[in-house]
Amino acid sequence: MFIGEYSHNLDEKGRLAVPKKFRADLSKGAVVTRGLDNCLFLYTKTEWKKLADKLATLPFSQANTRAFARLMLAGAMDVLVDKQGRIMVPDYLRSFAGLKKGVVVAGLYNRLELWDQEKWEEYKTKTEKESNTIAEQMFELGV
Amino acid sequence: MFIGEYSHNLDEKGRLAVPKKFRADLSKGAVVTRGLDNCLFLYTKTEWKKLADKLATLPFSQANTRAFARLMLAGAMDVLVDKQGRIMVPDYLRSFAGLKKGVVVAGLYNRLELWDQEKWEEYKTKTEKESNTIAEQMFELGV
DNA sequence: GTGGATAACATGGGTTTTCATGGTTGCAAA
DNA sequence: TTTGCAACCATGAAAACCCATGTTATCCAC
Repeated sequence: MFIGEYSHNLDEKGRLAVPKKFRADLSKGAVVTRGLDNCLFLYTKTEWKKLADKLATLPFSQANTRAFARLMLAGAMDVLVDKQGRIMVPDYLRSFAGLKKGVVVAGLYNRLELWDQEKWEEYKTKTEKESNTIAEQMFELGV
Repeated sequence: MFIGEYSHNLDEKGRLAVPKKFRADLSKGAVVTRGLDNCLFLYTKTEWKKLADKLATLPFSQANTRAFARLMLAGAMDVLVDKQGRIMVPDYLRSFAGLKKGVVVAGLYNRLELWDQEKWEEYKTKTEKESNTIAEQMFELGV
C-alpha cells in the first residue's frame, strides 16, 4: 500500500527518484499516465492492467470514450526503475502536469501521484480549508 | 498491450518508423486503415481479424453501418515492418489523415493510432481541458 | 544536543541503442 | 528495355541507458 508524501527533484534529463519505500513494488514494472487535477498517476503493472482492461472495454464508437481512452491509454508509458531507483518521465507528461524541478510524490493506496510542487501546495491549502465541507459529503457516501 | 505516445517523422518515401517496443507484435503482419477523428488505425493481424469479423456482422440494411464498414474495410491495407522497423503508409491514407512530416504514434490497447502532429496537439489540448468532466462521466460507467 | 557514519538522493559523463536520412539494388509494370 | 517503386544497406545524429562521483539528509552513539 502506498502512503505518504515525498518531495524530490526532476533532473535535467527528466528523471525522478522514487522514494526507497516504493521501489520494491515498482521494480517489477510500472506505468505512469495522465491523472486528474493536473497530476500524473503511477501504477504498478498489476494495478495498471486492471485499469487498462476496463478502459479497453469501452466502445470506440462514442466520442467521449475515445477521448478518455486516448488520454489514459495513449497517455500511459511503461517505466523502469533504474539501478539508482529513478524513473524517466516522458516529455509530454511533464508538460501535461507542469512539472518543473520540484515534484511531490504522494502515495494513494494503489497508486502514486506526481505533482508539481507549487500546484500541490495550492491544492492542499485549498482543500484543507474546505475539508470539513468535503468530509460531510463523504459521509453521505458511507465513509 | 499498446500504450504510450511517440513522435516520429515520415520520410520522403512515405515510410514511418514504428517504436521499437511495438515491432515484435507487428512483425507477424499488420493492417492499417482509416480511423475516427482523422487518424489512422494500425492493428496486428490478429486484432484486425476480430474487428473485421465484427464489422461483417453489422446489418447491411442500415446506411450508417454500410458507410462505417466501407470506411474501415475498403480503407484497409496490409503493411510489413521492414528490417529497419518501418512501415509504408499508402498515399491515400496519408492524405486522408493529413499526414505531413511529424506523425504521432499512439498506443491504444489493441491498436495504434497515427496522427498528424498538429491535429494531435489540437485534439489533446481540447480533451485535456475537458478531462475532469469526461473522467466523471467515465466513472459513472464503472471505470 | 553534537558529531560521525551510513544511507538516500542529486548531478554529471560516457556508452549503446534507436531513429533519421540518403544512396543503391532489384523487381515489376509499361 | 526503361522507368518507377519498394525493399535493403550504410552513415550520422540524437536520445535513452548505465556507471561513477558529489552532496544532502537521516540515524545512532556519545
